[in-house]
Amino acid sequence: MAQELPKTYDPHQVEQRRYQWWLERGDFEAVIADDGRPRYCITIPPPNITGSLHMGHALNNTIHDVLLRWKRMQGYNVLCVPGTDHAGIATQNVVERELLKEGLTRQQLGREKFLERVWQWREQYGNTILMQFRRLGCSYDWRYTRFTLDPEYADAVLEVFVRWWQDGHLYIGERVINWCPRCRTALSDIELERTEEAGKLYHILYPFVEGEGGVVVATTRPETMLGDVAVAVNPADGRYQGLIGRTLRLPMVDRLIPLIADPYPDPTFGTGAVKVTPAHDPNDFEIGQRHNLPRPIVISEDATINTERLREELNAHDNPYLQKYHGKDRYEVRRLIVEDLQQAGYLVKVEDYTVPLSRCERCHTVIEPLLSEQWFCRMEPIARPAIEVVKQGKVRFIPERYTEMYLNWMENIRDWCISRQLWWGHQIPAWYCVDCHPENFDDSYRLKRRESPIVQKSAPEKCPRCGSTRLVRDPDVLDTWFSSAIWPQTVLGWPNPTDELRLFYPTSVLITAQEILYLWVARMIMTGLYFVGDVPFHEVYIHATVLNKEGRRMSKSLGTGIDPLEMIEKYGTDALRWSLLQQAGMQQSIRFYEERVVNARNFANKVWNATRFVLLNLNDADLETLRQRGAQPDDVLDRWVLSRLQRTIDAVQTALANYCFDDGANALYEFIWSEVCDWYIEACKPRLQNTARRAQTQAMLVYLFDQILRLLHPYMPHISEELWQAIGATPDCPALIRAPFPQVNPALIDPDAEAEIAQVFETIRAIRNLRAEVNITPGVEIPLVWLNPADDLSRTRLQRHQPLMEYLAWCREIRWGTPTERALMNPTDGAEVYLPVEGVIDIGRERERLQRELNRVEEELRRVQARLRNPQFLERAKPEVVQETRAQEQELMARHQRLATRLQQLS
RNA sequence: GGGCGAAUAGCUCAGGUGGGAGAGCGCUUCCCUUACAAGGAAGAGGUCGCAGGUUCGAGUCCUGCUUCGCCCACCA
Repeated sequence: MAQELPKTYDPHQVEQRRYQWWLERGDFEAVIADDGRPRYCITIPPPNITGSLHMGHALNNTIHDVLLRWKRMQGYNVLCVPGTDHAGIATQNVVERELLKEGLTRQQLGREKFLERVWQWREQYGNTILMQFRRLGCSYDWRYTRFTLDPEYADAVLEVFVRWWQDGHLYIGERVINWCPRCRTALSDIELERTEEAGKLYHILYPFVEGEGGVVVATTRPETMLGDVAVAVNPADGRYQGLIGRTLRLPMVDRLIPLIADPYPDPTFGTGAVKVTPAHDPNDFEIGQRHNLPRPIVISEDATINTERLREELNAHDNPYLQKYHGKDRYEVRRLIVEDLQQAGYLVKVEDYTVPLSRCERCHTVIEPLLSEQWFCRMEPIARPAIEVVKQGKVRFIPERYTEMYLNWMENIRDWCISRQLWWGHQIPAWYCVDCHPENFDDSYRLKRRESPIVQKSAPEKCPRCGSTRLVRDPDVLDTWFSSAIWPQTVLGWPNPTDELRLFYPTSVLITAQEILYLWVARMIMTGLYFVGDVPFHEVYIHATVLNKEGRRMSKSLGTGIDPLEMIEKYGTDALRWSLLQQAGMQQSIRFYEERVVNARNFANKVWNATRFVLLNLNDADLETLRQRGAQPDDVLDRWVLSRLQRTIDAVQTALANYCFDDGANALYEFIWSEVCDWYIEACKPRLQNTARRAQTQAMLVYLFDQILRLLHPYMPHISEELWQAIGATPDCPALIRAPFPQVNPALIDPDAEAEIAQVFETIRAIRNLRAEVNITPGVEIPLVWLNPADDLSRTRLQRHQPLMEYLAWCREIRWGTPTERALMNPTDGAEVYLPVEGVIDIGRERERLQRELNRVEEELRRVQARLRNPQFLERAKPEVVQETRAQEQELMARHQRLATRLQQLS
């Protein structure tokens, strides 16, 4: 085996092969039974079927997999359910764009044919992203792959709708909602993208019908004035005292509208007078309700101006302005109206203004607030228990700061508009009787107004009231988030009492990005409590948003993103995972760039080669014998490395338990690279040449690398499994993925060994430093070094490691004491190091070097002594700190003494 | 307008419960020493965003401010 390992790690063939191997062995599969093991379950956030892997997914799914592998190695029965979301608007948009290339619209195709096309599309591309998750190494139980439009899933969605309807949580309402004129559908408040853009504030004079003057209103959307029905002022606003109740003439439209008093207008803003457009502004809608005002709709679903009904209502069919505006786009009319107002003398002024705008999250079209009839979900009663469980800690947010955000949103929750005027999705299970209410249908039986719906899971045969069979189904579908809100319980089988549900609900943790905290997380908690009677998960870990190096959002359209698959191609999956995990902790955002992956790839290669070194040194040994022999520390260095290993195990365990993946990665990196590779392996080389110590050293190394690879497995599953097959696998335990995770053995923690070895390493570094000073290349042996220990403890400790120090400092002989010949000197905490120099040494240069060092020491000494002279320090600081400072002073003084003496000798 | 994050070496970031600052990349010098040049050895580099305060002592705690980012909010 050892000979077969190539010099550099080639991730590609290893990763594909290992993943396939696990799959075939069934290593990702849970046991659906109570087999005595604790259970661990995650239902992943289902990506949109339109999605393809970006860095956010890569981070999210890597984190999932780390936890799954860790728990599995800890002996849990692990179930992870993957799946995809049908993603109503997103998918419909994608397929509509495809149709457009063929010159078709969905309306031309018709609902049924269009849906066929979408299903085709999903058959072809819908699992792309799940295949990409496999390339990330995700150990999900693919037998359970779910889709939010699966028949069973659809049934669960209808169940929710019907029960909520029966329980009175759903209602039909006419409200001003967010309308996307491009997608032609309503959107909920949290599906919007809010921006601020440069615009204008138009001040318009509305004259009194009788007498002079009028009222000036300000607006950013002058085209909406066509739908104005009043002007409102605050009753407390002194400027309008006595004017309230007078009638104004709406310019262009010629409607007579009242000046009313309402608490809404803010007297400190603009003129304090607000034009009221109930059909096209949510605030104005409320004012309209309070004052019982009409609500003419003047903007159509395609964002063109429609004055037809307005002219009818006002009996003003020949109004030239209204004729001119009719059928034109909203922005075109805005321009025209401003022009006309100016000509007619009503435009008082125009100022630059930053306008807050809402855009459609999916297509970025500017939202038009529009009065329309929609289905709503009454949230307050459903939210109440979901607030309680978080307050009681039954659901815990990590990082904790998100708890406050969640509670804040939930306590101010507003009703949820759940109907969408789309075709792709769960069609609302509500039917309307044509014969009970013929007035609610147009000539082709299209629903105009929703009244007395018959709500049930399947189509009713006849109207329960009149027995008619002429029933029309509600054409709308449900918000995508309505179906994802029940994801955890539904993928486990709800509403059926399945074993999966019984065994694995509530799930263990939900891992997600912050942007869907309200959209998704909050709603899952609500439905879980409502329908299953328990929280859907105990913990919510919200990971960082991945940004690019400049701190900007990674975006395909802006070209500011890094493609995870490209990183996998170039550096391997394990390198990509590592580079992400190295930054995954409690932060809100992380900056990601390619150099990180390069570094991670180098680390993987380091692990590869270190293990390769061990394997190359086992050719005379029987692995099984070594394994049985285990770690038997032979000297302080062995005790040191075992002690450091325990600290690393502890750090990794703690890190994983607390979602601080970065801490775990750093602990592993430091231990493997800086301690094991740079020191321990180097120190083992002479021991391996020593026949008396070879076998023991081999056993130590085998044990050490077995442990290291186990620790590494959640982070870098493929390379660790591949290497472990050569060094750790046994017939009883043939796969690392199911091998036990290391646990701390407190008996192996050895602070004395750690202190001793630290001193040894410091001394070696001091020698190497002197060598570099006189340009003696590493590896070239120098004949002699003198060491003068500062005290007895240091002497004992250092002398014990003389051969090791000689080897690692490339030095033929270390002598104890001070040299008689010319030498360079380097003081450390425990000893002075002298490097004798033959022939001419540059006395001047050495004096300079020592003087620099002396100055440094003096400066530090001054600081320490100043502190010790301060009586308040001595009095108030903790005694151990004072003691420590005194020891420091002693040490510095000794060092100072040595340097000064040395300088004197050299003069 | 409110809430929350962030500000530390040229770049990207670590720095429990306060005791004189660390890593990776980059940079300088040297080395292809049979695990690894995707490597090794030795270095240089920082008034820890600004201003106050608490304390014997402050990246670390408190207050205010500045800049950047995120979230929430109906100011026309």
